[in-house]
Amino acid sequence: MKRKITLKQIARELDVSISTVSKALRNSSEISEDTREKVQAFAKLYNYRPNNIALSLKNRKTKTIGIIIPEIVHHFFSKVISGIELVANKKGYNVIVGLSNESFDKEVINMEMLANGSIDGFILSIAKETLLQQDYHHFNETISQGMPIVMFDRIVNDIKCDKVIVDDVKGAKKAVAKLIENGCKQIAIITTKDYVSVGRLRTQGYLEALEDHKIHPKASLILKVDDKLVSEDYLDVLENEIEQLFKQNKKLDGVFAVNELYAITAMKVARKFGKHIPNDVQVIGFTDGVLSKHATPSLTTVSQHGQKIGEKAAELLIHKLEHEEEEERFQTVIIETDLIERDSTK
Amino acid sequence: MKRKITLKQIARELDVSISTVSKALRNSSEISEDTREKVQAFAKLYNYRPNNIALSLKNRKTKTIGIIIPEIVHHFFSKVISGIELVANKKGYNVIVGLSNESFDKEVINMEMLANGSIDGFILSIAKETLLQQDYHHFNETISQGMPIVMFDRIVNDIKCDKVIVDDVKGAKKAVAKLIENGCKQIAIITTKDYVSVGRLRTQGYLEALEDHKIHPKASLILKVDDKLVSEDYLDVLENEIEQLFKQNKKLDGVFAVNELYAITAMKVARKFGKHIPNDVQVIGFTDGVLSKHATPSLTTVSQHGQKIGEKAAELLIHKLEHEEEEERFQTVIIETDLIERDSTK
DNA sequence: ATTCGTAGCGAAAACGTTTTCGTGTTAACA
DNA sequence: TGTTAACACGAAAACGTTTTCGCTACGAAT
Repeated sequence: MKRKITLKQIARELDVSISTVSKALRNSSEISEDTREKVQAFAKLYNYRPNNIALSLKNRKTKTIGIIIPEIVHHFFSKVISGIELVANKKGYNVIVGLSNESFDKEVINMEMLANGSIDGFILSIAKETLLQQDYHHFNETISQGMPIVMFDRIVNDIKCDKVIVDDVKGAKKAVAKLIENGCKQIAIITTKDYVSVGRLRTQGYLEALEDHKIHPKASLILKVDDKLVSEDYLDVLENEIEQLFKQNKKLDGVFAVNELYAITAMKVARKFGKHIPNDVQVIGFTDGVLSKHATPSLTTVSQHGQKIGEKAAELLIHKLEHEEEEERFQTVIIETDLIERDSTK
Repeated sequence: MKRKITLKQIARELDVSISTVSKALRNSSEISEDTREKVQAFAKLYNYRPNNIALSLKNRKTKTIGIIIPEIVHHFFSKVISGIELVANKKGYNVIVGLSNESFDKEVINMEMLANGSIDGFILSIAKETLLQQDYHHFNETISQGMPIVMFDRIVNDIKCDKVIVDDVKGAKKAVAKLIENGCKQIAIITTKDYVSVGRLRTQGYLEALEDHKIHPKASLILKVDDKLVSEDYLDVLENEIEQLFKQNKKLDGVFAVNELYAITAMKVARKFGKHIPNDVQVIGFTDGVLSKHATPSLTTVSQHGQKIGEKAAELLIHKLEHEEEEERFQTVIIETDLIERDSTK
């Protein structure tokens, strides 16, 4: 077991100083060609690589990005990571991920763990619990220590950082408009409680689309699911609530769901009630993941381009890291959604 | 913007030496109660946190684990990460992830990027391209530099490291035995080319199950899909091949697929041929992900417990990191699979 | 012969810690 | 009074780099 070789060891072996070795390896003109070649040959032979930690300490840059997300077993989030990793890697950065599990405490702990020098900046999406408690001191403290943050998807507006979001309102509006154009008269929305910003915004889009087409919203058509519960029978509860929705609205002929799971569950329930999709009921979901693609019938969805969101977030962060001299101004980038039409709509 | 405070700054402010501050904060008995309290109060006020990078350099430990996986947008892998993160975090470790995208070069580059001091050890699953080329020098080099590796799922045997695998043979065997017990006479397997070890092993399990029940394997019932192609029409190609399978075997009444996608595609094709599931054809998949759970009908699968694999891998690695004095011996832990029965079997 | 410039290299500081090994002061003891 | 022990603290090294500055020696210029 040969430990990694250091400058000091090379210096000792070749009987020169550490500075000489360092300079020789970086092709400094201070060093004679003789010495340079000698050092470089030796370094190559022993496969010398500068120690990253030492470099980080010296440069006070780690070339590492910290990602904090609520969960990783989730198509959207892993797509985002994928995008971040892509551009980060291209620019010589590593990514280190922390999971909050939707918990405020874990979010705080994770951030503290990383903020002490391990990383240069954060890319994150806020935990539900944090959104609920509306306690954002950890973000503000991190920022005030000079560590930039980029938020995506689940954001809160009055924090001084760049943000990458999807136009939830517009995306939802597009989807619901599609349903209306396809002839749906009674369109339900299955959404989350309002404290989840994306749920709230998509609901808003739903309402706006109705309004645009002079349709009066009906309270019984709006189902706000409480997704705080992560219990085992969560799925049953969900299914039950959706069944109620169908029972209360016999003439339901369109469903807009704010995520994949709600959408396919709605399809399942519809089938249970003997409705054919898309002939009797048309369904559109939000977030284009594996489920939508491979469901039967395949699901028409609003794609939010998770990969692109990740790429953009990484670009914003790295730009900020490498142009600290620029005056501070923060942008909110909106990634356009696309409606991907499949077989759950006509 | 107040930069993070350091020992040196505290020392200067309180007019004591750096060592005194350090000791005071670590409650050394060398320091008088007076000074200790003074220092701790000051440190708390300014929210002092030791700089991780400096600690890493000093201790030559980063308390960080490097993960290299082929892709992250994949239920199994994200489950594994989830498990790793869980136990890593509990033990004060961070995780830093690199994606190989199934490419040999990216795998090598990623490992080199992390091996220079950024992490203490690796947990990884080998890229397909690497398995194909059978070039494992980067693993061996890393190990010979004293950096432990734990491999999971896609492993290669003759590398000196701990391994966590699923009993692919046994899992497959269980599944196929189930089909046989359920009355299937003509059982097909949809698998990958043999260089992917998990595909090979699951095929082996399939054959063993048949043999156990005195059933002669038929070549036409074995479909080895080439999943090197990641093209856009990959799905179509897959579907086509499976259609051929059904056409060539009119009396096909059972399908064992080595992953979710193959399984639900098989269900799709079966439906297309007018076969009812599970009455006419029963299907079992491998890897219990979202697709299986939410497919219609829901899919009976062999669950490989990705989370548990991750947890075990992390435990092995951390143990090795924290007990370097122990004699070197490497274990291969086998995580048992479970057959999760759902609606695609009788 | 003296000054100057320059090529080639080394010493040392700095990044932020921890830890070992002094060192000075005071109190206790012979 | 002189010795010792305990106490409280500081200096410095070390982790592995990069970089600034200084030094030496030698050839060229005056």
